[in-house]
Amino acid sequence: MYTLPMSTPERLIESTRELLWERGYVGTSPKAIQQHAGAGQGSMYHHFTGKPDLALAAIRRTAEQMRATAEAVLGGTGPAYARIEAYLLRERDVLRGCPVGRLTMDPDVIASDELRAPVTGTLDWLRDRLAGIVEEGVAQGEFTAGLDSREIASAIVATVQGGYVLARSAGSPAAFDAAVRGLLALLGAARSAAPRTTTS
Amino acid sequence: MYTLPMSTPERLIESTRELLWERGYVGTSPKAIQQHAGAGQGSMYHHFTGKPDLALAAIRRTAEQMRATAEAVLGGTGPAYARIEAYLLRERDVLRGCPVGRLTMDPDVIASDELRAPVTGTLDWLRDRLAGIVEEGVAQGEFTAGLDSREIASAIVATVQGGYVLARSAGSPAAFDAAVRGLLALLGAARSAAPRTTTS
DNA sequence: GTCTATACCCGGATAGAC
DNA sequence: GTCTATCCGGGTATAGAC
Repeated sequence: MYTLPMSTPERLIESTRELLWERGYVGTSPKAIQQHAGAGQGSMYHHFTGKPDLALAAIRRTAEQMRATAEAVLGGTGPAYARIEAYLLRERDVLRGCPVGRLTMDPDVIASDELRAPVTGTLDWLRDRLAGIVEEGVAQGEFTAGLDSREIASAIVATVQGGYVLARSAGSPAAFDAAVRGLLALLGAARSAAPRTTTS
Repeated sequence: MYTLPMSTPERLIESTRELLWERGYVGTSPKAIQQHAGAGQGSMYHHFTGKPDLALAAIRRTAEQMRATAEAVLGGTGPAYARIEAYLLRERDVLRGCPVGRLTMDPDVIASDELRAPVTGTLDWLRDRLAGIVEEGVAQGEFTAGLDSREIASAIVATVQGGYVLARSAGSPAAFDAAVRGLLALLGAARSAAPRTTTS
């Protein structure tokens, strides 16, 4: 597979995304970014005003990509449980953690409204997207009535984010999988005994 | 409330715990620790060999304390669901995140076997402790048979860890609470219709 | 035990040449 | 657009005086 050569700003952004994912904001230096991107000092400061500027571009792109990836799985047409299951079981680079979620532990990111915004926006969007699906499931009689869809969605997102923590702690993706399977089992218990069949 | 004056090593460890919690390992410098502890450069290097040594002492103590705090709630005598609920609803400094879990996102901590060990140990212990309680609940007929207690326990721990992520993202403890309530609702759905009454 | 001095490289950025 | 020079403070530690 041939990859298009990238422009310097492009390489800088991609390098920043990589490093932010691996080392976080405080752990990522301009120098490291330049070396990873094969760009010089002056080059970087020509295209970006500084580290926060570059980080903002990187974070925005990562956030956008995460939405697209999630939507690709959540936008299906099956029953609610199946779509949630597909989301939870989708392939992930588990040991690297969530490139968006990990930023919440970065004090400098949390302290900056600009840097935090894409993080908050993405996680909020994901929760709301899942809540809509749960809501559908309840409306279709697939899940027991009375479930608070927003709270269930929060639990789903939290399980994923926490699954990364467990996996990195254990040094194994299996820890993530265990948490996901546990959640799916509980979600299964919340399915109605007699789901209304889908219309059409 | 009068607090005992602390020895210098003691103050250094406590300061390191504070800073590690707030800024992580990469974001915490020896100089910052010294200033926070009111100790000089030489003083710190007299009592500890360097930053990793001090961090190890701090992390071990934090891990130990987290276990004690959890055990205080989990060691109760009520039904399984109630003990898990008590654990999930216990007071937390939600916006600060988990002082143990946050370390898993620190590349230097994960890269060091010594620093990672207390983190892994604590999270493993917690999951196993919860698994035992879930197991009990299943044995007592409180939860539906067939649940994998270890996976349920993993989901519980993950929800808590992920709840911190959501709360820090949203800038509000309410996001943590929502995830926890969602999980409790699902856990409630996994309770047997007719629990066997406790013996005695 | 604690202090000050010193060292050396890195972080983050600006200035100006090419 | 990119390069090199330069700046200043911080990170992490060692040496040796008190």
